[in-house]
Amino acid sequence: MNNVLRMNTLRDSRREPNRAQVACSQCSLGELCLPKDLTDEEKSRFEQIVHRSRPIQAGEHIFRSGDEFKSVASVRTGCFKSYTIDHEGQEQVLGFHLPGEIIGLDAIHQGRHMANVVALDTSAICSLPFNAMTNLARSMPDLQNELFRVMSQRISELETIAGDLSADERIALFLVSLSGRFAKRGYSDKEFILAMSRRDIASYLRLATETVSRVLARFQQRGLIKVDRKQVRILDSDKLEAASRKTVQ
Amino acid sequence: MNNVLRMNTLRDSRREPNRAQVACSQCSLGELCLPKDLTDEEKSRFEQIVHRSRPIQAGEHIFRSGDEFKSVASVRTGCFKSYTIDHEGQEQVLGFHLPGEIIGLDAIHQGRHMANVVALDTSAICSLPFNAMTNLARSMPDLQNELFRVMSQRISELETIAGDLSADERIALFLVSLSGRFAKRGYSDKEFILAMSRRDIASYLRLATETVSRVLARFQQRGLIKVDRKQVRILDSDKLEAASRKTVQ
DNA sequence: CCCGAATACTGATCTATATCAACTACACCT
DNA sequence: AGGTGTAGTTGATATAGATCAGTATTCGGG
Repeated sequence: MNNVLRMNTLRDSRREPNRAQVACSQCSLGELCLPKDLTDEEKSRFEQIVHRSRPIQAGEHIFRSGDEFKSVASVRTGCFKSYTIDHEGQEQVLGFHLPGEIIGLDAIHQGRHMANVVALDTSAICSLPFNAMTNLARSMPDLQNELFRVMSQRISELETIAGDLSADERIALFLVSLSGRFAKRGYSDKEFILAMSRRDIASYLRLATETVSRVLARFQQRGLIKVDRKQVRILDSDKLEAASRKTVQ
Repeated sequence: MNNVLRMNTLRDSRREPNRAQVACSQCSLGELCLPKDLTDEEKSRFEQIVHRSRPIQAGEHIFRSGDEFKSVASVRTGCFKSYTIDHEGQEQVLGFHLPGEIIGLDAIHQGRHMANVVALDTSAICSLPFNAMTNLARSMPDLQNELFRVMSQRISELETIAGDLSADERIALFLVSLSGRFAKRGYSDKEFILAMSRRDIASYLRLATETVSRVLARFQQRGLIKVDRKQVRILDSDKLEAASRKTVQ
């Protein structure tokens, strides 16, 4: 198992000389990451357990299935995907993770990471040691609440994609969700880059890559979006949102 | 919205005269419910926030979509299903809940219950006010851990059923999972009653009811199980488990 | 105990999407 | 610049499972 790169990542982050850079109060993520509603004093206590990593290359893993669960990761920049390998050796994409999102919460109950997590872009994370964080949460109600909130949100997200949706609904929903997440991060909600391949999208949505191509082409013909390779422009967000819901006849 | 029964339920539970009955230390669920690893003193503090409900009839709701989120529920006896209504007005079953399982954790981040939860059998629950519980958790590391663990487990469960599985795999997986959960509760893992209808199973597994019937019939022909209406006997758990995994060719 | 309404099962089609098969276009290497 | 590999698109066909239709069984109420 190729743990070398990751171990280096963690080691380097601990060596990072200028811890000041980690200051959550200065972080460009602002309120997106965990330390929401904390006082300055609380943020500073939080910062002391955070390890900021050096840049992570596209293709580099930050967790591997089977790894001992010690930390979760908060995305600083870039994009990650998490996936498992099924019994046919096929990748199953479980989610994509944008800046401010927390990765690895599904590992708590087993004490091991079941998913692999890989960078799709040059990225950076903060590593949050879970025990230290839950200890801290006990004296910081807002941090505790935030942890519960984040986990609850992931449960809802999964309840949606586990739902019984058509290919059109799945892809429309995927685009609408990405658009909203970009908006929250201060990027355009109308025009963005898909960091992931068609194959990754297909796997995440439980479709064939060909189906993803075809539906995107159809949405373009219908004037809902403009697609050029990884670049997507949303032309009619109302109709796109309508397409993400079951057609009522 | 038919909130009357539920409101009565909660009110009655608060009136319950013999609080001693609630004693978690005496509860037949033992270690299945949340108060795992708590000291007797901690259990007694926990008991003070728990409301035990009077029996709940099959068909009675304990949560409705849109309800304000105040409490989660721990199943004492019986069986519940949670579901949403999609845009075509169709029920989408999200899960089944056996004794010791915690219901309502997906409501945290919205502050409202998005799912409806209904008893499939004559059932009973303990109602756990969430704020009081998280307050308590701050002075009880084991309780806090347990809450995180339960949420993490639900995330994993959903990652599985969101996966891209055939009808056979889904149904085999469903039976294997139920069998394991019954075993944990001290019931037979080889012979049990399906509290839910074929229609509920189908909705949960995103299949047509006809497909559920056919796959169950096929499993019976292959000698994996014996089905008689709601009664299921597992005849070959190895083969059933094999069927729950993707066929490697 | 009988009757009507659910609920479940079985067979016959239909269809959405997977799979198979080219083909294209860009990306990366030398 | 040319060549090779990978990702994406497009068309033709196959198929798992949905839908439709009809029958059987169970259950609840008088």
